[in-house]
Amino acid sequence: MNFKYDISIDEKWRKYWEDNKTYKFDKDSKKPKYYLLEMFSYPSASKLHLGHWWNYSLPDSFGRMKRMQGYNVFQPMGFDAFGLPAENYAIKTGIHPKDSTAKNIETMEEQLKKLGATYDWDYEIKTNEEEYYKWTQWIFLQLYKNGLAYRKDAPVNYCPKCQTVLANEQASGGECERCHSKVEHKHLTQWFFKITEYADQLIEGLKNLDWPEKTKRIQTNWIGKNTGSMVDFALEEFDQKITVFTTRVDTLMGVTYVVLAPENKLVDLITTKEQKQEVEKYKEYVTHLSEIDRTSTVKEKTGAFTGAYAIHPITKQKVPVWISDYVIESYGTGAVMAVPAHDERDFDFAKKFNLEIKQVITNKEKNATLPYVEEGYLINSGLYDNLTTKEAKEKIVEDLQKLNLGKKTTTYRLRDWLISRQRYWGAPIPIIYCKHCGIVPVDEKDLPVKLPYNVDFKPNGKSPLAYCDEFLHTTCPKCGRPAIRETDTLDTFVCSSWYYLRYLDPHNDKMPWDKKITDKFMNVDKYVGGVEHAAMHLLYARFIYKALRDMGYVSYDEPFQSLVHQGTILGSDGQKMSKSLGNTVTADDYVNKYGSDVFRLYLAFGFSYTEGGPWSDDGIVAISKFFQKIQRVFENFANLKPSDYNKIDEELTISMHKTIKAVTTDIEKFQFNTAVARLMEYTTALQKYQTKSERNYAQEKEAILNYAKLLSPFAPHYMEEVWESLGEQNSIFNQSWPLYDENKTVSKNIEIVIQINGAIKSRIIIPCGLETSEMEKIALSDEKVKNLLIGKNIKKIIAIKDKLVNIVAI
RNA sequence: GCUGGUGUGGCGAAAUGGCAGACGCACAAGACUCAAAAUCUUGCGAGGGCAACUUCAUGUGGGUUCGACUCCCACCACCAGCACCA
Repeated sequence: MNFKYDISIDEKWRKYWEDNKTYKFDKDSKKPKYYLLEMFSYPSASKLHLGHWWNYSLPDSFGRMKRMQGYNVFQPMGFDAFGLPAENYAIKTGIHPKDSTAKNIETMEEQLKKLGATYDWDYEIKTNEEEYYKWTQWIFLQLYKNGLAYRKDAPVNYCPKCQTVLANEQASGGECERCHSKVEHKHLTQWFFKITEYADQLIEGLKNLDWPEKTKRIQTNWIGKNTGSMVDFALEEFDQKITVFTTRVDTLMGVTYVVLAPENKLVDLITTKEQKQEVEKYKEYVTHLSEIDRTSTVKEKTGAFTGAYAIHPITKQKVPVWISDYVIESYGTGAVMAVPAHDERDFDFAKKFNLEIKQVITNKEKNATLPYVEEGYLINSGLYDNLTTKEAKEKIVEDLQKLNLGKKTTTYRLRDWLISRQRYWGAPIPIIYCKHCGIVPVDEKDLPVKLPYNVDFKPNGKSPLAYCDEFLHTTCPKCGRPAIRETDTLDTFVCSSWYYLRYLDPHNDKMPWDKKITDKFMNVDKYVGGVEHAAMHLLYARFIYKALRDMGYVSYDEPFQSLVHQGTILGSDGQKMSKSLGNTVTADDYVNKYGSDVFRLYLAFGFSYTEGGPWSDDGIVAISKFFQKIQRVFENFANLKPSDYNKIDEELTISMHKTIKAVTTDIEKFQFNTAVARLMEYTTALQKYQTKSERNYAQEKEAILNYAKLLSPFAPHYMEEVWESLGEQNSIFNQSWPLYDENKTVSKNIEIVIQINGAIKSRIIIPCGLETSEMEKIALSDEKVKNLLIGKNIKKIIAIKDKLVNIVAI
């Protein structure tokens, strides 16, 4: 019999679980399913850090409870194994990404097992393996066939250091997400996924999801839906028009010029001879601006006049056409109508270049100062005078529509997802270019397009695959003539946008997944991961899932029903943990010293899971002591001999039911810290009971067995040992989670407070559940209260059941 | 700038509009001990009082309410997301 916790126990039970396949996932189980998923990680060379333990051990505690509650819990683990770091490491050291990744995965698996989590490793996936990326390529082909993947020449974000193109999401703020180099602009022919086609659905779908509001907002903002109008300005001498997007069509009568983005295709066409030089100079200037410089709001306005004029759709007056970098080519139509009186940017621009400012909106007091950007009433607008801005918006669009010069429209901030990467370590894009047939998708039966091993992976702006002859040269699937392969690889976010489906059927070589299985186990019931993926992975995965749904491969609308973000554990200095700051913490030191269960429990107790906070190991010793306390409680019980004494201890009963209730609901809400607090209280209650001269064996046994079960999600190895020592049937994780009786969570009597004018004056003990009228009577008959009420008039009495009585008196 | 979130003891943190600070850490005193460790007990927001007790306290200032950490308004600080998005 052993009730003591030490590290040797960890090993013993991990082996037991493995040998007995305790956590084997049974696809055919009749139990209700529960898909618990934590974002998989990138296989890094260093040992598991604190963050891994934090991310994975606590959701595992949650999963263990679910399992004991009778759910068929599916909690898989795998690796997001393609990506830049392995390739950069290869460039530095010469070690092939495939080899370093394999080695890292091996180390990480070893370490992850130390967590003592309930993963069934038969369902492990590695995104760099052929059996996985074959299907990543397959997904690309399905999107291509359905018109959701296309190629276009586009200005792209290019990181000079990583030598690759980045998605907008990976280049926000004008910096490379990975190395923080300034992002450059280049024009390249790239592959895109048409995520914009799903923009509306991606907003709509959020409504029914149990996600943090913050995350929904990030996605909504990122998609940036905006309703407004398109308005056409005819060009004087050309058979062309400038279409602008505006949300303030009510200010149309105040337009004094039109501005195009410097990259707008019309610019070259309309620029006059006289202005050619100036416009070219300005365009040149813009291409050399970094993203940061260009998007800085404090920057003074710059621009150039094209010499051309456009025709105002209503007044038919000529307005000058300018170009300026404050207009962005990729948003709206890449052209705006300028209303300097009612837009700050236009106002600044007009001031700088001495352009006309015409006020058309004013406020109620008719004393608006320019630029006036609020709502108001129209003036100087002919027919539309005196309308409110709201009325004018409707009326003007109506009129424009009659003239066929405008209409209501919606735009999005979201851009299509650029998925081409000029790198080696990723899934090759399954496309072949043939001189005769053009772009030809690889035949599905020829998948995977294998990533060759022997390449020179030094980056130089082109994919290393472009220099690999055996890869590059192939034959056209259509005409059989020599052709070449696409040499770019897929963004790793493509790999991670569908892994939750593959987990369910990881070794299927006929199809990416069996729909019968995914229909049964999707959606993910609880998805746990960092908030930093809100505008990237979580958006991409939702898009891919919806696209797959529309092609009939999956059945539901959303992949992740409920989402929890773990907070970040910072370094003890309050900074993000990073090697360069030297504030990283390795879990190993603690695990080796105290054992994994002590460490797990400390993580659970020390921080709020959704908030995290600066790391501190104050208190880990206390948890270690808490384990000794637990040990004594079990030992005390083990030494107790069954006897005839069978009196039920009310206090212990209540304590037990209360604890079951609190621990259950707290774990459900991912409030592990308070769950542990309740278990500490329960420990004290058990200790107290065990000091009694006579103890009811049956009652104590029930209390003790439930105690072990409640502790087991947090201390799985230890409680497994205790369970065995108690002579119970293994495994504790095959037992059912304790249930509580609501009636037994409260005692017969309860202390309530009596307040006079809101200040506590007395405390009395009354029977639980007493009617409020009775409570009032008792309160008024209390001696202290009586004395305090002498000479006062009672105006009102408020009584709250089982809580308080408040007497309002003057 | 816009949009959110957060703000509670020396520290980590708790509180369906109903006893603020649960549960811990640290600290202090006591018991046990030759002593220490461990363990146990007690205290622990601030001020005043020998005490019973009392006043003030959840970023600041208002408000709603019998009653506000909690709801409303304004402001301050920090954090996050977006940012010349028409």
